Amino acid sequence: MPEPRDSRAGQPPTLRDVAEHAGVSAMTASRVLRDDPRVLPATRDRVRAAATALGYRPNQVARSLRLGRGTGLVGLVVTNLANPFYSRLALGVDSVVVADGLKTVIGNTGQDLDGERDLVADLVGRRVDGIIAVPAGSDQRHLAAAAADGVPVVLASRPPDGFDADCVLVDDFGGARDATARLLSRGHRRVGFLGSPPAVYTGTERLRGYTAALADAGLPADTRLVRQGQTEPAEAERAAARLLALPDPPTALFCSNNRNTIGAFRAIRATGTDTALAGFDDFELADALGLPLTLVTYDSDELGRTAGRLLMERVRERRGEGAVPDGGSVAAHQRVVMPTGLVEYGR
Amino acid sequence: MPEPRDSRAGQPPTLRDVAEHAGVSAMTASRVLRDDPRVLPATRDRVRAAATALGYRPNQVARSLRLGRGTGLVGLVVTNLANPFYSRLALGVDSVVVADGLKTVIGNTGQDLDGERDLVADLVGRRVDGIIAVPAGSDQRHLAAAAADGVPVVLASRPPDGFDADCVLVDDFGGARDATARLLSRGHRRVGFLGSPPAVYTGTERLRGYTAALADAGLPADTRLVRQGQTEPAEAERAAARLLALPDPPTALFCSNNRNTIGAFRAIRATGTDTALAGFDDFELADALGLPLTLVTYDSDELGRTAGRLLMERVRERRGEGAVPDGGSVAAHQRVVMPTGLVEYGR
DNA sequence: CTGTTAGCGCGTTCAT
DNA sequence: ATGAACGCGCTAACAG
Repeated sequence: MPEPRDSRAGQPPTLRDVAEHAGVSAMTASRVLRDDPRVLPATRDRVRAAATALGYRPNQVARSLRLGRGTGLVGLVVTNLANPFYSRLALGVDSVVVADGLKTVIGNTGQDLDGERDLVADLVGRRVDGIIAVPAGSDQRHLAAAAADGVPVVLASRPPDGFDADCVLVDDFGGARDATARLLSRGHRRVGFLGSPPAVYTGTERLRGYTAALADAGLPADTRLVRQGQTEPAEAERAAARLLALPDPPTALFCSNNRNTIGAFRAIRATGTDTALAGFDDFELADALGLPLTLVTYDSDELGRTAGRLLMERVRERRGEGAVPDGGSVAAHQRVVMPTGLVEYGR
Repeated sequence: MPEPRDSRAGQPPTLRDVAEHAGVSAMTASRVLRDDPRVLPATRDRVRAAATALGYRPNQVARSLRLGRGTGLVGLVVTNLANPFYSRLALGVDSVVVADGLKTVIGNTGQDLDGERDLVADLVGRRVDGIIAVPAGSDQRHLAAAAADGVPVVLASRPPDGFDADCVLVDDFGGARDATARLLSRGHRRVGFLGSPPAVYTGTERLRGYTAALADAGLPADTRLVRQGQTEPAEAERAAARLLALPDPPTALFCSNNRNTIGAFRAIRATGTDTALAGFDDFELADALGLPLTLVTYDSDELGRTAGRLLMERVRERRGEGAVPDGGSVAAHQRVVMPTGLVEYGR
């Protein structure tokens, strides 16, 4: 396999190298490589031959700069790619985005709020075509700033706060209420709650759903049974264990996400009680745990795909914009809500 | 929140806008924004003020083009981000790469070989600083081409084939042999094998380990007990079910990856046999399946981090290269092998 | 310390 | 059908 290089060694060939090699001007080479029809077939073939001979790859950086558009990149801002929820989201986003010839840049913040701010600024500086974010905290000013800079922003599983943007949400409230109601319909009267820190939108929304179900059943909310703040299964397991060790322990638990459900499962199995368990998010092997389990499900791939589609709409919109006088948004921002369902495992 | 814009509406401000606003030349503004000390403190402050006033963000695209270096992006080529193995790899890579100020572009190929080729070409065209890949098939010519173009390439969990590159491997052979030997030490004499398609390096390497363990025990390899080609748990479950339905079924199964282990687990549970199970890759909830399970483990985060580190070494190396006469590699390519361990669950 | 010139690789505009 | 000139936004090299 000969390594073809005409020009300076080590440097990738440029359009000019191709042009010289083919005995034409850079302009003609450019036309050929972008399939401009106004080129003589003969020269076209010569240029193509030169390009393959040199192993020419158009420099997309230069192209982006010249075209003035974005870089064909979409920034995806999440807290933890190792959480299956986020990796599926990423996959869904990427599948849509790739279909339009773009690529996804991942930004994993690991819950670091400052890091998230820097990350978004960096993505804007990189001239991404758009940003899809699941903000970690409640402060969204960095996203508002990006949007103000003209970068399309789509939020996933959290609504925009303090600015306007498209978003895809899950029916957090309804799903949590339904799951809790299911527990109550089985006779449980003391139902505990385990969830993420209060700053997380989905967590509080799901707590609201849980509380609403209790209220519907005429039950008071017992704050001693509510534990917020667990992000990882190990923390959730400890929190659940403490609930189960209460003098008057709950007979059922509702968890606001898969991390907490898994932790609660471990605690229940460890203590050997027959506490009923329900949670938000389906997860692999949930059916194989040997415990009855009620889960709130939704199409998490579709969540990502929808986010991707919403973003691509805006991206296309921006590309088409010739000279909008005031720069106002062309179409109203959308808010898509994904429905949830309940599934019963292990019974 | 006033939206500051001095120049043409809608267009983000450029360095020149900042310079004009501060009453200096573009060059001086550039110096200030890159913390070049050779600027009068007074003007420095003026320029900084102008930059914040206009909401200026340096255009990294233009910067990359000018500097001639890469774009500060690392391409990550994998087949399926939804597989926890790959999402952890991605996380490990990203954590290292981010520490050097770069970002990760994900390329999810979904087993599509042509797609992988196009993807790599696209990444090269985008002028990524390097590529980390887990190639889907056995043909690596597209990666060889990228490497020949001067883009550092690191392979993860597969060795380079047909060209030279750094790589991080798992001790596939040893891990598989140890796990199979463990099954044999418990008296099993008919051990089945479930694994990925033969084109996948890790699959065949782990098959070799399995076969070696059998040979060490003086057992022949019974090809009827070997099923390759399953990529997803559902396929693996069917393949396992067929093995268990054999007139003389295996009393134990060894699976070459987590997808196959999960499928086999389901088949065993469904048929109700007490077939012993071992597999490569640890996975969440493996301890909670209520079945004895032997797994080959390794530090999958460290795998990603190592890949990232190997790549960053090359990237730094390339940046430092002034004018190497022949463009030969500066340091020999490395091959790091991650050790494996065995873990027993559910007994 | 600051400004001018030049050009990274490409594509648009206007000639030819 | 082809080419020359110019500029996208930024910065290295050289003035002054």
